[in-house]
Formats: sequence, structure tokens, C-alpha cells
Amino acid sequence: MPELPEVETVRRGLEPQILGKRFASVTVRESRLRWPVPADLALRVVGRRIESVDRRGKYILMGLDSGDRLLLHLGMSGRMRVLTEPLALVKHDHVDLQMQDGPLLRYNDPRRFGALLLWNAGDAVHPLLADMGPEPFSEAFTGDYLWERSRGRQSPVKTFIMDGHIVVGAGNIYAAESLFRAGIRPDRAAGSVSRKQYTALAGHIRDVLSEAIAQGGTTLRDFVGANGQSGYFQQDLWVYGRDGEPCRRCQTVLKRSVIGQRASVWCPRCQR
DNA sequence: AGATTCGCCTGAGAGC
DNA sequence: TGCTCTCAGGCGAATC
Repeated sequence: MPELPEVETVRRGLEPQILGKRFASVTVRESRLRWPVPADLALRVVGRRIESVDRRGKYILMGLDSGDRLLLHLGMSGRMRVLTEPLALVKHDHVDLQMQDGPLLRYNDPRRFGALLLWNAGDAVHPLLADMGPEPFSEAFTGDYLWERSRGRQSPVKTFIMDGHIVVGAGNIYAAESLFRAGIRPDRAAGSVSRKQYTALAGHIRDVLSEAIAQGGTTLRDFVGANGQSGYFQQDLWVYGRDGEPCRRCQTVLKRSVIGQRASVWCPRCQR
């Protein structure tokens, strides 16, 4: 499932291939994504040039010379393939974006949790992005920031850092891994975690994400090419998906519970 | 405002 | 073999 590192990997794969290109044609075979694909998508993008390819949280943003912004979210199961030669359609190939003198972008999304939206409001940011927390690699994201935002909060620290209004990019996998590295139990009340611990945690969130992005580079070709995916981060996981197995640090059996509707695994000895 | 729950989807895997 | 059930998960929206 695409988390921030994968989205960044996709963005980096897309950018060099589509920046400066114009859309030649658009085919929407299934418009029922998380929100309907705009009915006037083709009308608004064909002939337009892509001037920027950015990322905010898990959204990829393409700025067009018309002032429109194309928002792409991969949801849980979305993939954007970059095809330089024709490839037979497969199930769930919902949208094709053909570039002039460039590749075909083919969006496939079995679960249809993803989104493809247009936004044009000058400098105003899309409502979906407006209330987002800081990027984990930005200067605004610090231990002090987490500490301040968490005061008085009773909900679990794992839920807290997974809240996109607090910080973007800490999905279930990376939240679990950062909390392990920081030695913090995921079910601790967010408000009970010390400033010092949040400083460590903020660092670990950044580290985990940047390590994963570095690994994503290996997978870049798979995303960009005709193929789908291959495993990336599983090799370096300390706790995610390892419930019942021994902790890699202390051999204690890892525990599993549901926190904020999400499966969570942690080491009862290493995390307090 | 913060906390909690719901809903959208399909595919994989378990159980019968 | 084939059916049914459960779970997974991002995250906005609704509710408490």
C-alpha cells in the first residue's frame, strides 16, 4: 500500500518523464474513485502543459499552465504506470493520460480508494490539503511541535502521529516502526509522552521515512515500468506484521492489539 | 475541540 | 473445488 515514501517514489519517477509535456488525450473507463473523476477532466487538461510535479502528504500535485492543479492520490491500492509502448489493458485500469511526445500514464486501482481531482482557485490551497499537518522533513516538524500539539490528549500516541492533521506521512507501518525505535508503547496517551521522547520520535519518523524513500528508489523502475510492484520495506521491519515473533532486539514475543481501528504490534519490553 | 466510529472497495487467505 | 467470512487499510465525514 502506498505510504509517503512510495508516493514520493512515484513522484520522482513521474517528474522527469512528464514535466513540460502536454496532455494529448484522456480516457476515463471508471470514474468512481474515492470521489468521482471530474466529468470535464479531458476538456480541461488536453493541450495543457505540466509545469510542476509536487507532493503534499500522499497527494501528487501537477500544476498545469492553465492554472489548474491535478491532484492524484493512490489510496490503498492505486498505481500509476508510465508506459512508453502500448500494453494490453488489465482489470482496474481506470484512467489513461496520454502525453504528447511522451509516455502514457495509466492509473490502476482495484479498491478505488484513490482520487484524481482538479482544482483551480488561484493560490488557494485545495480543502483536502488545507488542514494538513507539516511535512515530516520540514523545519516545522520537531519534537517540540509534537509535544505542544499533544498536551491534554488522551488518545494513543500512535493514533496521534498517524493523524494527518498533526503530521503527514506516518502511516500504519511507519508509525509502528518509529515508535519501536523510540521505545514508546503505541497505546500510551499522547499527552503523557515527554518532550524528550517526542524529540526522539520526530527524529525516528524522519529516519524511517527517508530510509524507506531510499529503498523506494530500487522500486522506482517497477513503478515506472510496465510491471507492478515488488516488496520493499519488509526487510527492515522490526515490529510491523511480526506479532507473535520474537523481538529482534530482546527476543521478547511481540504483542498485537488494535489501536484506533488499526492493527498494531510492539515489543512489551523495549517499548514503555 | 477531541475522540470515536463508519464507510468506501477488492483481493488474499482462512475455514468449512 | 468452491463458497463464505474476515481482514487489510487511507482518510474524509459524521457523530458523540
